[in-house]
Amino acid sequence: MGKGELTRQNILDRAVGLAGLLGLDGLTIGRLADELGLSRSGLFAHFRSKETLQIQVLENAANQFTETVIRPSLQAPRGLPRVQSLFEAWVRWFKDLDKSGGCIFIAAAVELDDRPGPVRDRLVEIQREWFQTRARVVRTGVEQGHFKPDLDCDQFSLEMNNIMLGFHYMARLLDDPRAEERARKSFRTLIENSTIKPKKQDS
Amino acid sequence: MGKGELTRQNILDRAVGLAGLLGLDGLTIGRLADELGLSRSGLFAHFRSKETLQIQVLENAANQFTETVIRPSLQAPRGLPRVQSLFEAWVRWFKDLDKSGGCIFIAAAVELDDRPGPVRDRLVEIQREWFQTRARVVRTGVEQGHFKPDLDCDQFSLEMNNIMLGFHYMARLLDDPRAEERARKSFRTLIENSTIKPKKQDS
DNA sequence: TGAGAAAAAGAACATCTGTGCTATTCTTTG
DNA sequence: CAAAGAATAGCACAGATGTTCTTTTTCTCA
Repeated sequence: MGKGELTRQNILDRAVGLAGLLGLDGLTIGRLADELGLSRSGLFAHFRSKETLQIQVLENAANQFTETVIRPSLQAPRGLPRVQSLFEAWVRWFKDLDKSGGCIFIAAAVELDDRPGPVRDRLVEIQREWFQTRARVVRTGVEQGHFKPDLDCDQFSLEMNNIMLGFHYMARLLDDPRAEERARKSFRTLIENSTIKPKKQDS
Repeated sequence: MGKGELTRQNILDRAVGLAGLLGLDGLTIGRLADELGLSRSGLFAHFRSKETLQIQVLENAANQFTETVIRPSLQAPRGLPRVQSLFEAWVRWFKDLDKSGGCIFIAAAVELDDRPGPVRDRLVEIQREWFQTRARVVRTGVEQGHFKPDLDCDQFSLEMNNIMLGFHYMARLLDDPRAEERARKSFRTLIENSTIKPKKQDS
């Protein structure tokens, strides 16, 4: 592997952080070059347009996400534990990102909402996959008998997403120190509503 | 009221839409002037910096929100109906905005996450107020006996926010036609978990 | 070590940004 | 209707943007 590929990876790593902070549009070539001690044109040569840079940044972020959130969680026992593990890893992802600017996917989601093109397309694809991965893990939990047999797994997947969106919003914009605690409470309720009810136990 | 105030209002109205589409930063003075048939300098003279323009845009959006979402809902009977009315009006707000770019508050929330300054400060204030308004309405519902007496009203307010964030995300980025239906389902569950349980009824 | 290729830098481009200053047009009011 | 003041346009600025082309430096491999 030549040196080009190496610095390209370097660039992308830094770019993911910057895009979380400033968005995929706010991520500017000059700024990125400065932070890496490169010239604008030198950096630019690696990607031949800003658009392909943006796409590769997304790609890189997706890989990081798979590696640090999804893959490790899939080693937990299937069913409820795996769902919980996914949640925990996801929370950790946000907390790590919190120091260096927000989550690039959330930033991009809002930014590309209404801007058609290949960058948006790629983002949508990534998000759809992640959505389905969650739903699949939950479905396995149903088959394992951990969750109610008639559970709407897509809805569950979506509720997880809602919780994380709210967590991000509350922790980063409102600076609420209870954000994590509240996200956990939401998740606990979600689990309680979805698992098989134990025999009723009066207090 | 002079003519200046009038066109200023005109500018702000258009600017709110554009900011929802492009963000508060993407909202550029040249673009805004073009769309209104003004000159950049002519428009600029109304606000004396981009920053005060952004703040006034936020202010204007907050007024619109209060007028079309909050105020009408407060006329519903207090308690559960008022909470539901708030939810309905909020959904409608999103659906109306969907045609002309997304919700400016969500766009700004993600954008200003990490950019300190008066614009961010104002946004946070607006969002905190709205958060508390919801919580207050729910608290009244508790006093009315509609909700469980030990309900965590702040948490309820936050759950509503989560649902709306997810709705926006799902409808706009993923283009999922079931977004609204799913948001309603989430809300129904939230209500069921929070209201006084009816005597248990086996199916 | 030296030839050829790869990577990076430099300079220039057209365009856009926010903003200031000056001139012109329009409104209001006496 | 005319004078005063407010609202808008025109022009210029310094800086940043993505991108292209040319030159220089650095790496790779025989």
